[in-house]
Amino acid sequence: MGASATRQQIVNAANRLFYERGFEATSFADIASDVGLSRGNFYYHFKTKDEILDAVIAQRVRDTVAMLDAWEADGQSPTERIRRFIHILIANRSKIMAHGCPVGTLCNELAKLDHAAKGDAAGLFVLFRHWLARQFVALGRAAEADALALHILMRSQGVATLATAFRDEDFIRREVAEMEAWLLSQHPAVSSVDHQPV
Amino acid sequence: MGASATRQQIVNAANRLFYERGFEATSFADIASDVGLSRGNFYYHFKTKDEILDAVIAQRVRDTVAMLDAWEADGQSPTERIRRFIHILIANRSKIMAHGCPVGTLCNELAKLDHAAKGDAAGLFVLFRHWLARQFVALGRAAEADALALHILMRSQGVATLATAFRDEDFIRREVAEMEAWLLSQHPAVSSVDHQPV
DNA sequence: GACCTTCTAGGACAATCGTCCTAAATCTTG
DNA sequence: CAAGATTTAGGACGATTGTCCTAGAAGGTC
Repeated sequence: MGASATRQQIVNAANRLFYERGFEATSFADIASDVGLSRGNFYYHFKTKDEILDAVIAQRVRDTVAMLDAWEADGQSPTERIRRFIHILIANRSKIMAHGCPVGTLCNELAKLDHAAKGDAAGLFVLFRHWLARQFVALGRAAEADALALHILMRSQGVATLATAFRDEDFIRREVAEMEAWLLSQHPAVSSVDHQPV
Repeated sequence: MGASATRQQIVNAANRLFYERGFEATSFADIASDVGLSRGNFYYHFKTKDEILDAVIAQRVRDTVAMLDAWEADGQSPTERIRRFIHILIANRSKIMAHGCPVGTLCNELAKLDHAAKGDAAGLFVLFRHWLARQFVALGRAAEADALALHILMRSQGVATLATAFRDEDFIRREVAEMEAWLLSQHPAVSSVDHQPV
């Protein structure tokens, strides 16, 4: 088997295990046995554990960019795109209730470890932040676009954390519905005041 | 020194280290050297690491109950009490930006480890959930009290996670202001419709 | 078939992990 | 002060950690 294929298998296994068990709690041996390699052979592909972490983060960046790019090229409205982002919470609800948000939990763990890659992990949030902000700009909310993007991200993270703690699927659906309602109220041309009964 | 005093010192040190570095990343040796004890002497006070974790969670429960009880006996309005909860984000902003929310990050880590105490850690969230719900009941929102309590908790957790990732104090203050505005809009007797220009 | 690069298995390495034992120091009580 | 219970220090234990080396298997090229 080519080295690059094996390397990709290692990154995939590490990606999954770092998410499910955490970075610190996942050992070389765990990844090796998952891929079906000898523990020592690891050294040929990755010299240190931090190197694997860097590769995992880089992989997640590629995956995230590809997903967001695809969403931006689908011809939908910005509102529909943001709604699609929000619905990640429902699409991934089982994994989220078991292991939290892959981005948020990794950032938290690396922050506690004061790890050198904590900034790279936060870069995943930046991808979503900029993508969301672009959608709000397209909605005519250029001035507040970044703040609105952070607001959506914030709510997603909060829902993920509480969903993990309480394992409550109804809670996820309820908060997603509220986020959608909030999103629709963010159209500047059609302010909520216009819809109030007078 | 009495055993109970030493035990308390150990719990205090473990409490701080579990928060700052995480449970898994904190070793017996770390706690022992922090307290100034020999590593082996630990065994006299705590037989296992899980026993220390249980004691730390129990300590946090006591501290949280005491804080919430004091807030409920201060003669303030329910709205003012909820505002006080929200302002934890600002009061503890430095620690939150460095290590996240003590409750949320512990629940996340224990969920990933599938640790036996993950339910006990989530119990800390329950304390806040019930306390907040009581305040909303007092505001005349009995029917939605629990959902509103979860909503506030959710936003707090989201703010904490993003504040850690971006280390952005302005973001915290902005979202806290939005939470306060949301809170004031939750008075049923004074609905926002009444304040709309007609 | 010989050769050279690529890849692998297995284990050694020191350090650290959580756990546990024992002997001595310290404190309390008579 | 003597006796007994409580608390301590120090280190041993097997397992596991991340890291690293080396001998050989596998694969493609002349």
